[in-house]
Formats: sequence, C-alpha cells, structure tokens
Amino acid sequence: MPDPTTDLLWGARPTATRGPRPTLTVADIAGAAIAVADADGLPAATMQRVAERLGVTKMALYRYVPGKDELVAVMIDTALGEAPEPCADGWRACLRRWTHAIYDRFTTHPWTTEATVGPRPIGPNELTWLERALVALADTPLAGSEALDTVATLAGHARAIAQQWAAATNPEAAIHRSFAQLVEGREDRFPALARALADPGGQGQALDFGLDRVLDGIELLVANRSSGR
Amino acid sequence: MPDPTTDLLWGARPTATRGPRPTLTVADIAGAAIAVADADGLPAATMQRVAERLGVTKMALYRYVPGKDELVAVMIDTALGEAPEPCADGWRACLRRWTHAIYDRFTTHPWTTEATVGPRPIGPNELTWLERALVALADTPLAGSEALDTVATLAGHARAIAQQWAAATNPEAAIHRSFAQLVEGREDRFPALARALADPGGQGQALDFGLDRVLDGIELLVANRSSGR
DNA sequence: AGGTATCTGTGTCCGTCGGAAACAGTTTAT
DNA sequence: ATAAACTGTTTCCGACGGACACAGATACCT
Repeated sequence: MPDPTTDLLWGARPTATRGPRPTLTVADIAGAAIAVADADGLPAATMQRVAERLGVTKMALYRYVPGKDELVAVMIDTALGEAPEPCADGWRACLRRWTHAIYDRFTTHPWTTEATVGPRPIGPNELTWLERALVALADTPLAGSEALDTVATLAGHARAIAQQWAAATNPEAAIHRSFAQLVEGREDRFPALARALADPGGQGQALDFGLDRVLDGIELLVANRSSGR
Repeated sequence: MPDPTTDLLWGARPTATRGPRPTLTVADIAGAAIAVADADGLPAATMQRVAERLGVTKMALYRYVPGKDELVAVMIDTALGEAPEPCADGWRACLRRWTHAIYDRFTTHPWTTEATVGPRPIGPNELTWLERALVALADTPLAGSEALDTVATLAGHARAIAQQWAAATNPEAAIHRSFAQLVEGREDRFPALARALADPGGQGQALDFGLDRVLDGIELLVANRSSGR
C-alpha cells in the first residue's frame, strides 16, 4: 500500500506523459511555502498565500501535493537540507559540529522547531541527518539504542534552544525580560528564580552549555565502557 | 497596561457584583477543554466541543476567556498542575525526580508537548516548576544563567522523549518500526542507522539514558568548580 | 418598592481555513 | 482525427475563531 506522503518525500512520483506541461514542481511549491513561513511564520503559510506567491490558484497546488500535512512534510525535509558530510575528527567533535549544524537549520527556519514535533512522515534528508550522527558514534562502545537516544537528546536540545531564539530578534534577552517581568513583585514567591535572573552573564551560551554537558556525560560513559565494563 | 492573558493566568479577575450568577468558572472551562484534548488531541479541543461538554453555547465561553490562545494558556498551566514540593536529597536526586515528574505530566496530557513550544504566556504553576528546579541547584556553584540553561535542557529532554510516547499506545516500538520500515531496502544508504535499529535492547530507556548523561555532565562541572577554579 | 446599570447566555453573521467536485482547456498516444 | 489523460480554474462546503446585537437575570441606588 503506497503512502502518498512517503512517495512524495522519497521521490516515487509517476511522471506523466499526456496532458499539458505542469507549470510547477513540488520543489517550487515547497520553496514558496518555506519563504512564506520564514517571513510570517508557519500559520501564515496557507495554501492561499503559497498559491498567490506562485501566481496560481489555491486548488492548483493540490495537483502536486495531496494536502497540507504532506506539504509541511516536504517543507521540513527541504528546509533541513542536506546533512553535513561525514567527519573524521573523533565522535565528540563530530557530534558537536552536527548539533551546531542542525541548530543553524532550526534558527534559519524558525518554524521548523514547531513543525518537527510529534510523529510525522520522515524524509530522506532528515533520515540522512540521523545517519550522519550515528556514523559519528559508530566507533564508540555505545549500543545501538544508546546511540539513538544520544542523538535524540542532542537534537531535542538544539531544538529547545532554537525555540527560544524564535521569539524575537533579540531572543535570549527577550525571554529573560519576560520572565523577569513576571517575577517582579513576587520575589518572595520565586526567590531562586529571582536570583538566577539577576545573573547577567552567560547570554547566548545556552546551546553550548547544555551541549557540552551532554557530551561530557557521553564521554564519561564511553570511558567507563572502554575500561572495565 | 494590563494584559488579559496575564490577568487570567495570575488571577487578577475583577469579581462582578451585579448581573446573573455565572454558571461556569474558568477552571470549569479549562477542565472540560483538557478532557477533550486528553481524549482526542489538542486540535479537537475547539470552542464548540468544549462548550457542548459544558452544556452551553460556544459564545458563552468568551464571557470567561478572551480567546482560544488564552484558553490554551490556562489549559497548560492547569495540566502541569502544582509543582512537586522542594526536596532535600541533594541536587542530583532532586533534579532526577523533577525531570521524572514533569515527564509524567507530559505523558498524562500528551497534547502539552505540542502546546508548550515557543514563546507564550507563562502561568504561575509553570513558573513554580521552574522555581523548584532552580531551588535544587541553589547550593551548587553554578551561575544563575547556567542553572537556567540546565533546567531548560532537562525540560527539553523530557518533552522530546514524551513526544515519542505521544504517538501510539506502544510508543517506542512504534517509532522504531516506522524508522525500520523506511530503512528497509535502503541499508546501503543508511548503514549506521540500519545497524543501530538492529539493536533490540534498551527499549523504554530513552528518558533515563539522556537524563543520566546530562546529570553526569552537570556533576562533572560542579566537581570542577568546587575544586580548582 | 421601582428604576437602572450591569452582567450572562444566545442567536446571527462574517472571514479564513483545508478540501471535494465538476468543468474547460491542453497535450500526447492511438 | 479522435480519445485519453493531465492541468488549472471555478464553485461549493463544513469547521473554525470570533464580532456583535440581543433578551433575560440580578443587585445597587433612590
């Protein structure tokens, strides 16, 4: 049973011979939708606005894409783009670069952080990203499921931090301010939070901080496995 | 300038004296909406269905709630519930319990994982959760911003893992299978992934695995700070 | 008491969304 | 030349969030 979404993502489209030449491609539509989402957010990427941008009617898009969900799936895989090449600098450096790279994608297309939540059809690009991270862990003594969990943790962290960026132009400061505004006048109720927010340092270090902690933890596990057991 | 959402979440509602007795409360509405979302997902929690469940018209809800977004905000704060009491077993055990507790909330109300993405109005319950985690880190040499980043990492991890749960009744196996299905026949393209998926062990360990790695990493940092510099 | 301001719940209406269905025009295979 | 197949458009629908005007209920004020 061929899933239309899977076919679309994995390029199993039957090429037609008869009939008028299509004026669009799925890539065109995905590109237009991504442009709209980049500019005005994912909710603004309606079929209507995407069609307008391409100079066609809304319903014309349904000749190329089965529905909105499938379009979003293609958008995600396109926005993530090609995964970085395999690297040979040791697993830690590679995973660090990998996490920075996917963080870069998340921040370049802020809507991807909300679009990639929950179970959804996975495209070839996304699967290649996963593959590349697992390759980096291949020469460690980690079990397969542990490697998968590691990558999930890293990707989750990158997405979580990128989501804070998605707020305003000056992100971390903005989220800082909004919290501070809430705590103001309630310092007795949230003393630890008030104290933490009073710390001015470490702006913009959120990604690397968590990343280095996770990598330290992995390194510890790898070291333990390599020695005793 | 009073923000209606903030007022609603933080209980600054002006109590009316004249006019008919209200038949509902904001808590009633939030409860009904949560029940619908728990049963059929967040998209099913429309004003219509929530109103039906309460035996009133859709528009009656707008007497209590400014709009859908504000209702979702109240839903989130209600579903998260009261944060666990402060604990005195050392920061590591406390953070571990904290992460398990918030993971429990995420899985009890699966829609919260998608609802708590991105910047949004924060309620008192959610802020108390944050406060409690920071309290656990209060006696460590971590800076305020580092403590905040730590909590963000832990919460992000719990949410990421809970999202996989949200898929089916047998969650991790399901996501495993869907990946395996994609890799099938493409093992040459995704060799590391094929190998990792072949590992049968470690099902259902994703939360603790990542959690322990992060905590190990934090512990290392704490140790380094406490000794040398 | 009676009037009146105020609040509640309802009914009606609108714009926008994703999508179904029928249609006309265009191109290729027979 | 004719028929099949495909494209893009038009029209239509139900569901959604929400604005607005209304009728009924309640408590304050004189």
